[in-house]
Amino acid sequence: MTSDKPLRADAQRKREALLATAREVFDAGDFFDLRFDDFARLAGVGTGTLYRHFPTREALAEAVYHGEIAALCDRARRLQATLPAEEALATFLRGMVDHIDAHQGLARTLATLMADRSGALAEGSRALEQAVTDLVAAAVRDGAVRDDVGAGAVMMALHGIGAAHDRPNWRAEADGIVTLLLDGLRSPHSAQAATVSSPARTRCDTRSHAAGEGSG
Amino acid sequence: MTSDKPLRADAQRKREALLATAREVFDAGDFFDLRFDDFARLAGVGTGTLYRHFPTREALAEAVYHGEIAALCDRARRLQATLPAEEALATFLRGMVDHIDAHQGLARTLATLMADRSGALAEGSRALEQAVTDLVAAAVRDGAVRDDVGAGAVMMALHGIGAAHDRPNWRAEADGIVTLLLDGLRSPHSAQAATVSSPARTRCDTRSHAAGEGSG
Amino acid sequence: MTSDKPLRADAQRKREALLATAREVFDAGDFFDLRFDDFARLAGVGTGTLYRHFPTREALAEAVYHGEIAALCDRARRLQATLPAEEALATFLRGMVDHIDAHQGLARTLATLMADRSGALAEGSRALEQAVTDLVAAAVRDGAVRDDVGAGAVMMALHGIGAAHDRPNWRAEADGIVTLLLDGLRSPHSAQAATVSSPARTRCDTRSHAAGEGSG
Amino acid sequence: MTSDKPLRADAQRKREALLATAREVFDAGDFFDLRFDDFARLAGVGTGTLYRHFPTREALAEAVYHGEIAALCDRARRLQATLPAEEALATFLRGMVDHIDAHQGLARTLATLMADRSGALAEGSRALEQAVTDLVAAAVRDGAVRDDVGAGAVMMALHGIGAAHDRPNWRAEADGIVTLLLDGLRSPHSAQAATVSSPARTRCDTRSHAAGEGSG
DNA sequence: CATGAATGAGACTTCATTCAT
DNA sequence: TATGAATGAAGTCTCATTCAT
Repeated sequence: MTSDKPLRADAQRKREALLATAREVFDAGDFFDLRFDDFARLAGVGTGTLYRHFPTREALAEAVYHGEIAALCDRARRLQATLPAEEALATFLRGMVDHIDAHQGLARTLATLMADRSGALAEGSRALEQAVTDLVAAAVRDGAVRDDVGAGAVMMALHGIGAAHDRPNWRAEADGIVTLLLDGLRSPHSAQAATVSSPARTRCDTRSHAAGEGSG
Repeated sequence: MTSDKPLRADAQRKREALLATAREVFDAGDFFDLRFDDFARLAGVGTGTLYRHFPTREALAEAVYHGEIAALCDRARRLQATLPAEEALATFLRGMVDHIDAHQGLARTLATLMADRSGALAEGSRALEQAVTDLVAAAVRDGAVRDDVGAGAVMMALHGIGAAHDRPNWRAEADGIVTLLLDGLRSPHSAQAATVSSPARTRCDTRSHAAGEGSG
Repeated sequence: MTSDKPLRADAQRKREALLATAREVFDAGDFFDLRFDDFARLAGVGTGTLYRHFPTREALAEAVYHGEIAALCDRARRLQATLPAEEALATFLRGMVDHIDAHQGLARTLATLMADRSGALAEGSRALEQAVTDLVAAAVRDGAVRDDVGAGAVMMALHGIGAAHDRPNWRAEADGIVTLLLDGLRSPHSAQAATVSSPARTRCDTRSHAAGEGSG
Repeated sequence: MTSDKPLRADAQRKREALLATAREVFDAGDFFDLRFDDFARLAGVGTGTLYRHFPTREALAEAVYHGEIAALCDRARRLQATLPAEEALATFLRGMVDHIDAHQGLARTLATLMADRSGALAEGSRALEQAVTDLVAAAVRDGAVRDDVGAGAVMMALHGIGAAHDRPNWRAEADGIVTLLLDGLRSPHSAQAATVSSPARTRCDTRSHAAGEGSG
């Protein structure tokens, strides 16, 4: 995505070594505890090489994250092809929680990356977002899911699940938020939602939310 | 922490100067772009003094954040006293979005702090969490809201709202997630949620979620 | 000379540690074989400290060299106070050769430093040059030495002695050049010298001084 | 070294291009300010080619220097053939000063190369040294010059002239040292020189120089 | 207790040299 | 053999943190 110039064979090898090392560290959740130079040492390459391939720690993280994302997207596609839309969406979200739960290090790393203002992850996340958008859209087409709340809200919830990874009761809460999300999506357009859009009472000085939020 | 030993007058003055400076920067969203030293310089105190009062950047953030939290908790209490439980919860959550929206810097800073593994915010967040827990509990008592999903899920969603602060469509998505949350909470225990707890079909090889998640 | 701001006690200590380390390495002749960072490690200080005190390898060398120079200048003064001028000069120069001979590492290091275009040594050498100038001037006053060739020529010869430190026959040649220098200085103004000293007018735009050296 | 295996035509062309570039840079005195890579770029060849032809910067310097040396040696031979020995020597040395004066860059480069411990120049200098040795020997045979100080001392002085190239008064001092050298050489064996070999009186706390100085 | 110069770990860059193409 | 992208050792700087004053 970022670049497609064919790498020289040895350069490719070094790059792989770095990625492999990073992946391990990433999974162990030590990604941000390690000196950046050490990725080079651990991979058996020079610092210059590390910096050429991955100019920042975040760039390296993104590259690792890339593979994860691809796998998740794949799974989304498979689910969509084999299950009814609503079930596909539910299964996907439940699976996400499982995945994060199984890779604690990942969660921790993602949390940090999400907070990162450079938006190193934005790029990589786009694909994931597309997958979620597709799942939701299909469910909407099926009439199984309301159409006034976009997939963005779901993404935001996923952010929260990742960001809150160190809460003591994480798993239960993550399951809980997914349940709320799914049940919320299955609700018809709520009167309350409409209520809110009459801002006079509460506050909501400007924006009428729930209005044109179908966009991306 | 939150020590209340009386400070010498000048020490108090310096501390205030630091806090005032930090608050400004915080609100501008530059809290993490500044060298920590610079808070001292901007406040017109020495580096040592900065460190005496706030041993880490996070400690400074917490101190700033403290006031915000207190105000929000206050508001929660007021709403709970004056509105039906369900409406109080809804209004509170909508208000949170408004608040974050009005203080972009805050959102960004919170996102970073939440990701911080040192848990500098945990302390400060406890109060907020308690307020949310109270709001939810009241609504449950009213029978307006289901009892199988705790307030933790709501907190997680709030994390997501903060963490995703730089999404282009943030406001709409934040409103969306709150809508889903509220509608989800209003749903009866969903059959689907139950469905999920028979993990065999989907994947979820291990943990049975949705089982004992009533805890907090 | 360079700066006279009073250093904080600990800074002074670190600086001394660095200098002591450098002196050892210098004398061993390894001064240019060592990574610059290693001076810090050997002295037990951080790299930052090394760089603050001695921004370049040459600056460090100069500082070391400084002490040497001071000792040599002292000696020059003592000789001048106790011996007839001519003998003082001769003794001083012979002593220089002894000194360099006794500190092979020094010679090697000096050679490199002299070649260094940053002129790191120029500053430090000034004192030495002054000492030589004084010695020569005294001898001239005594009438023991000609007055048409300055101390600069002697300095240049010293450069040569240092620069050529790795010639296999160094010691004999160094003694030889000193002998020539001294005997040359004792000569009356040579006719040839006079000839040369009047090229002022033309300034050798081409090469044809002296004879008819057809070459190009 | 100085290999004479016939190069392929294009290789020869590249080599010439490199030499031409180097010569220019050399004369401008920038020889050591340039990244070694840049010689390749400036000459329009690849880095690998540069390295094939000249494995080190010094090797390149030597190649450039080679021509200079040859010319100087030629000149020495011509002078020796056409002038009385003493005059030939004097003229040669004066000419050296002129030459260096006319090629400031050369002097600077030589200074660096002389200091270089790898002795890249040793090879090239051998011829020059031989020429000087011949000139001195002839003058000794003529009885015009003493026989107790070798040509090595003269070489050392030339080193000094090159090494001290950046002294503000360089030209006058260089002329001065040559004058001293020549007048010194014309002196009979000096009593003082003999005096030196009885070190006891002067200082020389340790090493008795002049004692075993015939050695190598 | 306040100060800010000094510290040093670690981030990042440069450039001589190698080697896959 | 020529090439230049890739390499990595060594250099340099930044900045959070300490500590002598």
